[in-house]
Amino acid sequence: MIDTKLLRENPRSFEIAAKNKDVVIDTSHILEIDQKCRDLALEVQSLREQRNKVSKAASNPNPTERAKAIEEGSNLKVELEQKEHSMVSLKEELDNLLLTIPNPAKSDVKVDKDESENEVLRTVGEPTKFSFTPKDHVELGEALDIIDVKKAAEVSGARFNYLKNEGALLEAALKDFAFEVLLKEGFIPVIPPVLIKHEVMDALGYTAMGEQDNIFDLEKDGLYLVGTSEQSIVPLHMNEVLQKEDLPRRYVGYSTCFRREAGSYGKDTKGILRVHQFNKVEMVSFVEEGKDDEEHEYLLSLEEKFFQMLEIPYQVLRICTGDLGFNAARKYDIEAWIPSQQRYREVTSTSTVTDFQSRRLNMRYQDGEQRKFLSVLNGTAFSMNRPIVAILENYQQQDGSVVIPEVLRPYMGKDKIEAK
RNA sequence: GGAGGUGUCGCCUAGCUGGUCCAUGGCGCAGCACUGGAAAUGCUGUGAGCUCACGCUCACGUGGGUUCGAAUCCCACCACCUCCGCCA
Repeated sequence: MIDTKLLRENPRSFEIAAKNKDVVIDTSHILEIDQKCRDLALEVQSLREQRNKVSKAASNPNPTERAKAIEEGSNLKVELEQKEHSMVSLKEELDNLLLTIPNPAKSDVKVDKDESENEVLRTVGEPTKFSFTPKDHVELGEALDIIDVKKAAEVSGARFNYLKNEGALLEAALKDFAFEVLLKEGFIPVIPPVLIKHEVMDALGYTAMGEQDNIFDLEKDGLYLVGTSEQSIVPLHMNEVLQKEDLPRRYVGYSTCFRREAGSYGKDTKGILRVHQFNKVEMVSFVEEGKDDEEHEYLLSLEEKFFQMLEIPYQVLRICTGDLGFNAARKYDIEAWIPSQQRYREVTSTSTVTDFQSRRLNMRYQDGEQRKFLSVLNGTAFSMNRPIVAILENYQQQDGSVVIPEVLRPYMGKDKIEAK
């Protein structure tokens, strides 16, 4: 949620920022409701003041005075209840309107319509060259008996997969590798819940802008399945006040994520690139106001480090406003080279949401006498399947075997995956 | 699932026979004083909103209710603790 003070000061800037994200908002209507709400609050306040005075007078031992005060109080009570009711419903209306306003993008983010306009900031490494025709990960995975999509379809339906043998080990190795690196950086390891309350998801802002279609909803229990790990890691500090000395506070989480993938019927139907369920190693940072830009570069540098250590060619994108999403003020993606598709595909994503989520989740920190909202950032270390796809395809050999990246060998206990 | 208990301003805590609570005290934090500087000590401040200010309102897990008046009584819900049952 945005700061209403800022909205009052400069409504136009929020309208433009929303338009850049392809969202239409009517700030004059919102501010009108806001004004009505404030006026009504003042009325209620003065009625309460009278009520308090009268009820104090009612403790007067004199029976006549007492009866008079009680009489007066009864009348006030009726009026007050009425005004309070309309105030509550108006406040609710205002809150719902405020929740439709997206987090404005930062000034360095390109204003443009959709993902085709994202900026490539840099390309690292050269697309892998082969002296033979490279296979895709599905063919490799089946031949090596490490990926089984067909059986998963029988058991669970489309867009599920089994990882078996070295496939399963590869995921575990990536997780262990990321944890080892990030623990050295001072991150706090956490295994979060994967079901969260509706109200928490709403407060996080992931149900705005039609994104709820992508979320598995356990209606019976009032719970959502998380679509990404930070949805349950960020609220780790909801309704808390941290101390400034505790910042930055960084977490590395590992959890399963679930996505309905509604509306992506035609996309990536083959293989394990886009599935309903996957595991993810995620980084989440809580930092001081104004330090989020610096932290954003740090998280991106860690993501790049992982792919450099794996020696997989990649490019870094800065996402333009039209592709940014409701919460993010800036987002960088890393795309790894996928030989079978002859193009780069998204493997990580890091965003700063500034204080947009802190405001609703009530996450603050004490800075001397002041209490400020935390800035929150998230970034993918490894969102499983995708780095596995990248490894299999980039490290494949002519005979159909796959060499394991050097940094992962200690975790795998072998240096090559071969057909049995 | 059954029985009982608890939930107070960053942390701990008093209050819980309804009106002197416009919520106590300690710790922590901030400012000031003392000091050559620091420690220690003392004083002041330290939940949120409105206000230039005086001040006013709201806040005692959440939401309702009773009442002229609720932290205090009633109901529902949530969370935590203890015990029983069931189960990885």
